[in-house]
Formats: sequence, structure tokens, C-alpha cells
Amino acid sequence: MTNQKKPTKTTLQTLAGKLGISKTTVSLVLKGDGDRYRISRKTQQRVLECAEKEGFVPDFLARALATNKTATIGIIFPDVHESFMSEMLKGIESVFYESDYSLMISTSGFDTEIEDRNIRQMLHKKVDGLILVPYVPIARNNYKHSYMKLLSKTDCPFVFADRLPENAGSLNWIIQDDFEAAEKAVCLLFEKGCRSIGCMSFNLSTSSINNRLEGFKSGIEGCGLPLSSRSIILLDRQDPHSDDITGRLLRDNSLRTEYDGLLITTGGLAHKTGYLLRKALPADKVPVIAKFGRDPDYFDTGMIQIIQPNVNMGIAAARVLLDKILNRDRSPIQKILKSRIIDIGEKNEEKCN
Amino acid sequence: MTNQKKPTKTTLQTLAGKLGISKTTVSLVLKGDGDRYRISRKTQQRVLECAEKEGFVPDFLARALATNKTATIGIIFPDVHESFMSEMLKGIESVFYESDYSLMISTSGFDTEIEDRNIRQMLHKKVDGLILVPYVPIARNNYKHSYMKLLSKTDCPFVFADRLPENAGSLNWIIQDDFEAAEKAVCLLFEKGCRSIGCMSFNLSTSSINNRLEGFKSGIEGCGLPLSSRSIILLDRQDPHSDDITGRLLRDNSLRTEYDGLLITTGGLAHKTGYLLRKALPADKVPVIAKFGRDPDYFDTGMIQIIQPNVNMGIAAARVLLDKILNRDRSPIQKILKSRIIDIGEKNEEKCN
DNA sequence: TTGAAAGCGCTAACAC
DNA sequence: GTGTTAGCGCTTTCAA
Repeated sequence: MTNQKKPTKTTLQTLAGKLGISKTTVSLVLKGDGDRYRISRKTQQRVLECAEKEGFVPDFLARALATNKTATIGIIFPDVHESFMSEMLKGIESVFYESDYSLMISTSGFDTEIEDRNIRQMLHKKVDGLILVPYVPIARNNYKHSYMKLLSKTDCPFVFADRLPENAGSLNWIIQDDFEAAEKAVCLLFEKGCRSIGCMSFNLSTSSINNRLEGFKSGIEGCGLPLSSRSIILLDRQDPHSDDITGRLLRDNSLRTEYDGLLITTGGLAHKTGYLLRKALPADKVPVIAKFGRDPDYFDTGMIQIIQPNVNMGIAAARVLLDKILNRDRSPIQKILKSRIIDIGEKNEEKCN
Repeated sequence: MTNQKKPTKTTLQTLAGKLGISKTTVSLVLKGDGDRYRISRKTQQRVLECAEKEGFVPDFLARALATNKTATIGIIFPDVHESFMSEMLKGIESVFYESDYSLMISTSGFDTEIEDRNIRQMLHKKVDGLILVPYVPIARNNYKHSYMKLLSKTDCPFVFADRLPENAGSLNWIIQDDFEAAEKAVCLLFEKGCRSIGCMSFNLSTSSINNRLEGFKSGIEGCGLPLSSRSIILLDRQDPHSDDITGRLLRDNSLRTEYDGLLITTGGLAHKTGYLLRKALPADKVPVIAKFGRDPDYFDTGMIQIIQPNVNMGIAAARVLLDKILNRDRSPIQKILKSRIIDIGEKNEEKCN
């Protein structure tokens, strides 16, 4: 009834007091190192029982301060809306769940300053490792990620996923086979009879997009088709109300009619383009479209889909990071995961939610 | 060249030493309390400069241990794939970004034990607050969330979002107007000429679904239509390969033909149903569908959409939580946010990604 | 105005 | 086998 505000949280000290032994012994036993330090079975037993009875849980912050470890992983995404975020996250979670790590997540909302700040914040909060999906601003060719300097001098292990910043040659990363996937998609379009194949993309100077464009070119050449200045359509704006795909398609007549096949490097752009073309052209004039990204469940777009290994990318990134955290070996690990191409009408497992 | 391993991290102590004053003074000044403690302007100036020069950053864990605050918010989602997660997250982030909080996120993957564990873990990690989107297992009518006990005895403020567990009457929560939205959607179907309106839903005993079902009934009665045992179709499985919508639609002929309007309580289910019905029936026999959830960009489903205020729900939940964290007032805050109904063919802002 | 010192609760090197 | 003790780096009360 008096100032019993504090239910006197059970601490190591409390336990030690109750048992009449020292904090050290208790700590050792509770960590499972009892045998290694040859603490008598009897003592161990008593400690365990008492801890159980008192519902002792070691204070996280105190331990973290002492060990400088937080069992927390930081993850930086460019944006929440990218559908691959949830898939990657699933993969990442599945790995870290086992080891009792928590995930601290932040998105940069397409703003490099925020991205920078978020990375700084995570390092400040002492995450044990970092998974980074870098954001690359559109149409700035020589953009340098300012956080690269920060990262270069941190002890905290990190791994890039999906796309790379500049100079990532000797760092850890997991990406997908953008080049090969684009190449194959072009071949598939060719097999379907397309002879005037174009490629449409946002003009992002990031590795994944670059690789897709290169893969496209290689595919075109591999099929013996000509490559012209009109083969690749680069969009400089993501804003639908300005000089982007809508405007281009409406103004440039030939753009609407000169292709019988189109490789589109991102899903959203593909859906929009498909939507516009279907509106603008008679059905038999709409080019065959191949695109990166999976269609939403239960919507048949009639496009060739390049399915990216997002869940696996998450798993791989998490595993690499865990390895770097646990082992002192800092030699870079780099992986390229395979995509899968789903042909038009090919059976795509159905999901329900 | 020698054992200079440690670049001797700058600490309060270091600074104090360099300046020839005490830690206290430095700490006070750096926290901005210099004036309040009437520390001389000159000293303050010196401290600030020195801290700047040395690039001093207070150690997060040490401060957290001392203050028992982590500037971290825990968020529990049932699953990453629910599209509303990314929208809510956007809202939540927008609020906490300002105040320099980090977000620790975990998903329970439709498993109540994991959900429980995750909450426990977040409390253990000393999050300053918790946003919970509870998972409710399908078809278990009397399910009790075991974490309610845990929460009842924690000091950590928390707020429920989107749906409520049992006994949430006196807790903080933000939900949406499921009842009214369902009711209105039914009226809209009626206005469109539907006279045999059914409702299809997963059989989840959670507040949001219950409210939608009640809203449906109320709407039906409001329109003067009869309510029969066949008005509501409850599905007990989410597994598409078992006795769920697919099976029901294929086996039960009348199910396919007895409705001219359908209210469906979740987006994924609606898309699947629409897909199946369009396949099974001639176009003029497919019932008009109203459903919760927004269609994917650039896909016209021809359904009435009930757009839920997900971003705002995130914002509201975050604000409430922040308020509870900063103020000692613990009286519950509860809000119901409005949904918006988009009629078939109504212009829906287009996005590009 | 400023400083000393007692925490916060745990870890780990070292002593007995 | 078990205990002592010095950190980890910051906050905060109290005294000067």
C-alpha cells in the first residue's frame, strides 16, 4: 500500500543475493557456460530454478551495452511500394527468425538524403548488420552515394541486394541475372515472331537496369536483328503527368506502331504501357510485351513475365550477412540468382489471400 | 603503426578531459539544457565546438540503458503480403520520421505463437511503443490472444490498428468504418438494380470482418431485401486447393447463378471470385461485385471498390502512440476512420511506378 | 555555475 | 569452482 511503485525488477544481483553467490556465477550458468567453467551441478541447478521462479529475464540494454551487440539487423529499402519489398522481407525474416534477431526497417522514399540519414541512424543504434537496397535517382548519371564513405569506415557488416551502387566490386552483394533474363526474353519474343523489338525503361543509372538494357542489346544481336537509336526508349520522368510514357505514346505516332514486341524493364511501367496501348491500338496491333515482374494474382495481362527471385534474394542476403556477423572472415561474397521466365498463358500457380 | 586498433572513440569523458571540465557539464550542454542550468555561454561555446571538432556522437546504448528509452517503435503485422501493410507503413513512417524514431517490424506469418513471441521480443528490446495489427486465426470462434495478458502488465504504450482482439474496449485503437462501408456498398449494388445480393467472406472472427458482415445485413434490410441463410457465404479455408471458393463455385450450381450482386469482404478473395465467375458464366450473368480493397494500378476489374484509409490509419496510430509515449495520460484513444467507395468506372487516379 | 559520484544491469578478465 | 572488480558510456541527483 506504500510506495511500492517498483516491483523491484529481478536482476542478476537480486538472484545472486537470494542464492548467496556472486553475479558472475549466475551469469555464467544462465548463459549455459556453467559446465565450461566447471560450476557444480548443484549450484547450477539452484541458479536455474531460482531464475525460473523469479521469472528472470536479463536486461537487454545492459547486455547490449556490455557486449556491443544488439541482435538487430537494419534493412534499407527505397520504397515500401515496391512489391518486391514484401517478398524479400519474407526471405529475410525466415532466416533471422531462427536466430532471434529483430529487423529494423526503414525506407528512403526515393530521397537520397533520407536514405543517408537512415543508414546513419541504424549504425548509431548499433545494428549488428545491414541489408541495403540502394535507391538510384533517375536521370543523374554520375550520382554517387554519399553513404559509401560512411560504410567504408564502419565495422558493421553489410550486404547490398537487388542493385548495386557504384564501386561495389569488392563488397558483399546478391543480385539477379538481369542480363541473361533480358536476353532470354528477347529471344522468346523473337520466337513468337516479333521482328521489330523495342525496349522501354526508366532512365535509371543502376546496375539492374543497366544489365537489363545490355541484355536486351545482346539478345537483339543474338537474334540477328538490327539495333537502332529507336530500339531503346528511355523515360526521364516517373511523373505520369509529364513527358513520360503517356506523353510519348500519344505524341509519337510511330512509337505506337513501329514495334511488334516490347521488353519493359519494370512491372509498373509495363502495366501502364499495356493499358495505354490496348486503348490506343486495335487488338491485333498491340505488340507482344515481355516484362520484369510478376502479374498480380488473378489478373491475366497476356504478357511474358520475368519472375525475379525476390524471396531467395532475401534469404541469400540474410545468410551472407549472418555469416559475416558470426565469422571474422570479411572476404566479399557475391551471388547472382536466376530469374524464371513465364510464357504467355503458361500456368502460373494461383494464390488466394 | 603499433596497436592503434582502437581509434579511441570519443566519449563524454574524452571531451570533458580535453576541456578540463566535468562530464556533467558537457552532457548538459550537449542536450541543450545549458541555459536551463545557467552554464556560462563561454563554456557552452567551447563544449559545442569541441564536440563538433571531435565528431562526438553519444553512444546510443549507454544512453538507452541510463534512460530506459530506445526511440524505437515495434510494429507487428500478420503478414507481409497484405497490401495494406505497405500503405500503413508509409503513414507510420511519415509520423515517426520527424521524431527520429526507428521502426522495428515483424510479421507473424499467420501464426499466433510467432506473434506472441514477437511481441515478447519487442518488449524485451525495450521499444518505446507498439503498434499491433492482430492476426486472427480462421474458423476458431473462441480464440483468445495470449499476448493480451502480457500487454496488460506492461508499461509500454500500445495501439491496435485495423482490427481488434477480444476485450479491446478500453485500449487504444484505430479502425475503419467497416460497418458503414459495407452498408453503403450494398445500397450501391441495390441502386444498380441488384435484387439478389450475397456476401462472401473468409470466416474470420475478427472485428473488421464481423463489422462488414453486420454492415451487409443492415444494408440488405435497409434496402428492403430478404436475408436468407444463403445470403452469406463463409469460407473456412484459405487454401485454394480445398473446400474454399473454387470448390464451392464449381460444385454448387445455384451459388453461381443465384446472385446478381456480391459483396466480398477482402480483395484477394474478390479477385479470385471474379476470375472464376467470369470464366464460368456468360458476361451478362456475372454478378456485380463490390469489394473491400483497391484494384492494382492499371487493372480495371469492373468492381465497386471500397478504398480503405490505410495510410491514414498508419498516421493516426502513430500519432496516438506518440501522444501516449510523450504524455502520461493513459486514457484510451479510439478512432474510426472513413472509407471511400469508388463506383465502377469512376476515375481512379493513375499512378506510375 | 559546475563537479562528484551513484546508478543503469550485465560481461569478462583475473584473482583466489 | 566461485567471487571480485573494473568496465560499458551516459544520466541525474545532490552538494559545493
